Amino acid sequence: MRSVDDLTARARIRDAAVARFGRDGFGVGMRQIAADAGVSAALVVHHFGTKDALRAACDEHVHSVVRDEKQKAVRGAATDVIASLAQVEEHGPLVAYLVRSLLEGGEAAAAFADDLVADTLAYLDTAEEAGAVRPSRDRTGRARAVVAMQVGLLRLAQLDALVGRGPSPTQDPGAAMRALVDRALLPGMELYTHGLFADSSYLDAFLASRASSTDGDRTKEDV
Amino acid sequence: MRSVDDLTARARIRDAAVARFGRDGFGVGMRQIAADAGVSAALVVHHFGTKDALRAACDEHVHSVVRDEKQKAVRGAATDVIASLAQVEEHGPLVAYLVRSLLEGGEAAAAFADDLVADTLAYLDTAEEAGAVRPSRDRTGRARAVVAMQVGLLRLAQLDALVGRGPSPTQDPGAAMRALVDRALLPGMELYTHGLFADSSYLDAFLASRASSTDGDRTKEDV
DNA sequence: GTCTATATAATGATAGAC
DNA sequence: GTCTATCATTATATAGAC
Repeated sequence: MRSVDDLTARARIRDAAVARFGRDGFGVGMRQIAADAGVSAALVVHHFGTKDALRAACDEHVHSVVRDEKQKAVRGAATDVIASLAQVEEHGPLVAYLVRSLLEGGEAAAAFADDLVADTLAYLDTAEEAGAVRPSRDRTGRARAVVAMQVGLLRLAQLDALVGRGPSPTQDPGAAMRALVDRALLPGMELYTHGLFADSSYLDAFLASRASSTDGDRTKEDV
Repeated sequence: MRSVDDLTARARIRDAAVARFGRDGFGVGMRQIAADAGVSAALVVHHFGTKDALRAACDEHVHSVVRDEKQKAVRGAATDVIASLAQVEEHGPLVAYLVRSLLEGGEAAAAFADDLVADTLAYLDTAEEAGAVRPSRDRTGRARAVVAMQVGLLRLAQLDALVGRGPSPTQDPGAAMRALVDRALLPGMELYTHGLFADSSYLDAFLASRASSTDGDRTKEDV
């Protein structure tokens, strides 16, 4: 999260903001962040101008770290970048911020979601070429669905944590990720391996109805 | 959303709060809600006491309507209750509130998520008995995964709307749902029909590793 | 660069008249 | 039941000393 010469007051404020936003959400005041960083509230404004600018700096920093980690971990599925980051103790606050941003954040969250979808698409394409993953009529749509399930599981885990049923992804990302993987891996594997439906009648019916409404350029043999 | 003798000021305030919370989130002030309802801010407090109590009243009302609609629509998948509600023009604000609550709400959202999972589980069990859906080692986990994908798709749609790529689930629930179904139905059908992986090697490997760490009480023939 | 002190605006909630 | 007027708190952001 920091390099040796990164501990300027500005960097300390930014790190404190990442941690505090991740823990308590973006509604938290700048006074709290200033207190966490051991500086005055005015200094936060001096360095970042406004709260939104501070948040943008946090986004930029977090996303750049994620970018770097991705490149370091060339092997392995890019879809798991959040989960694997969460395993690293040092990156806990960063992941908390990331999850918080995805689940309640603004435009930066949309950009990050786009990244996730793009990475997942690339990963699935590679796996598809290798023969490990089935072809799809709508590869981007499939990547979106996969990301959606991950984001949705994060949200469900967050809701569970809210009623005391488990560790929160935004409070203890590492523990939450481990619990999530534990509970979600088997159903996910099953779903990814055999699907949900016993046969292809639903898909066939859907494709037939779509072929009659649009122009039927493809048949079910494609998939 | 309302019956004929439901238009007391209290009900008008509640409906206004549902619409405004759904549109702009729970950070909106009580003065705005009062203005929407055409009353003073003090009257909101007079009827509901605090903002939290107002929100609880909104939760209670929305969930009761959803409950009623569920019973009316006995046929059809319970998993689609949000989507089908969104088709009804009158229920648009209500669905917006629901989505907002799921995505940024508090404990009531957790309770509603539980309902969604329970409904999905019941629906999948029925379909499983009818032979339309495959058996699963972890039926609740599977229901959670299905709900997670729906919630995640809602979140992705919301993020898309934020950067101007589509209608927002919290601004125009009907249009958003239609767009969502349009984009997500084919990938979802594919995923639910054939899964994602080309063969069962990942699942087999996972089951084997789990069987050695816990006690191996079941084999892969179960699923 | 960093602080104290403060301006300004908005919030949730209250008091009391009608 | 409904209002106007107001309080107390908190928020972001500013001014200016050091």
